[in-house]
Amino acid sequence: MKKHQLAEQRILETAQTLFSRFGFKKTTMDDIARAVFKAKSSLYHYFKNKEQIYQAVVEKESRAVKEEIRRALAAADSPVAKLEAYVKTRMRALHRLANFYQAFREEYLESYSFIQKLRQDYDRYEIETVKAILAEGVAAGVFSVRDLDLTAVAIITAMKGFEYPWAVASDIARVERDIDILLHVLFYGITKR
Amino acid sequence: MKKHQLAEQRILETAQTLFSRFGFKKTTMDDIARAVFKAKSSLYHYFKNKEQIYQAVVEKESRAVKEEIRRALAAADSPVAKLEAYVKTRMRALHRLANFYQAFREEYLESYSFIQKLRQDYDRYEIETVKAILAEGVAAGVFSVRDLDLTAVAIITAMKGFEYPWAVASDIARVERDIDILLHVLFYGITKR
DNA sequence: AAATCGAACAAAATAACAAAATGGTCGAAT
DNA sequence: ATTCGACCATTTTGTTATTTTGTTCGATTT
Repeated sequence: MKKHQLAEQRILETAQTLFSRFGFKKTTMDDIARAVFKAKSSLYHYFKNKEQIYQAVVEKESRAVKEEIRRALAAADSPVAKLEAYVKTRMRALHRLANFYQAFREEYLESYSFIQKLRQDYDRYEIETVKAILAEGVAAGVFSVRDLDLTAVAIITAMKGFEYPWAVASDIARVERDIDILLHVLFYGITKR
Repeated sequence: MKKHQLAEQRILETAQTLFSRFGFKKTTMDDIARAVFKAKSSLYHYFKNKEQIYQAVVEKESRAVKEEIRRALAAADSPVAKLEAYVKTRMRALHRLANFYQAFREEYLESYSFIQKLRQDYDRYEIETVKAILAEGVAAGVFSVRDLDLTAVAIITAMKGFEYPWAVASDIARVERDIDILLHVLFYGITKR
């Protein structure tokens, strides 16, 4: 690996831990610079500005989560298993990134346009992914869905309702059980068959 | 009706519109006083302090919503119809109180303990109500629920995910359709029968 | 008594302003 | 290609004076 990429990587890793601890605003360029034993101005050789460092960190983490989900989906053999894998992998990743996620949410209030865009992109990815799983299930004859788009959005939106309580939850086993219940309702509904 | 109660009522109604427009903090006691053509100090003849006015407003509105829900539930004859009526009535009320709800949420961030308590109380009411409907459905043999408590919490939490987008939505017809999809998934799940 | 008010006051918000911190640029050195 | 220190324009922060706001109280009116 090139020397340049190596330094870049170290900056991103360091920035990631600082951002997750203090959030975007409270992490200063000088903080990052000192943590990687460089001068503040040296950072600008690798990144255009502070926002781009943050963006790179988020995108790196986002790519990692997407890759994690991709592998989980590949390992699942049925649409049911896929949807289950999707929700569980997503929520586990969220829990793993709890600190970063919380910092991300706090800052989100202040409407930085680049953060809005990042979130929007990820939302689109989620909807497309769920829609694809639903479509596959319908094609295979195991799912019966009234409206593909609306149902996908509904599932994501409902999941978002659990996002925060689950991200900060301490009792992981409890969360896993909650997810199981939720998935059961999602798959079979509450009316008796 | 007594003169005292009449004045009290007028204060509450006025405060309600002011709070819903400007939120708790930005509405001053003088604003309220001037709007009811009284001196600021006169308000203290009716209410102990500003927080209690706000609390009274929220509780009044909360009682109204609960009563609305009670009537809707009484008119529904099956557990399925009840759950449907519950969700729809709740969401319509929320939409009607959109301004107040938004103001309530903004201020909620600043941890006033009395607001936390109000929210907690309403949460408890919601869970109990949904639990009762689920229990009735199970007893009647139309619902099949793994865990009553967890499922009730799951339904509420999922509903909360839709709260904000729905409260501020302009296209009401669209919201009603969203709710129908959601209820369909809730009742029947997405797997083919 | 019940209701209203103005005066008064402590606490909180705001304004004003100087000092420090921060993001970013640039040219020189290696 | 990297690193750095000096430097600059903006923000942020700390401080103090000033105003606003919530609340109390005694006097007056109804």
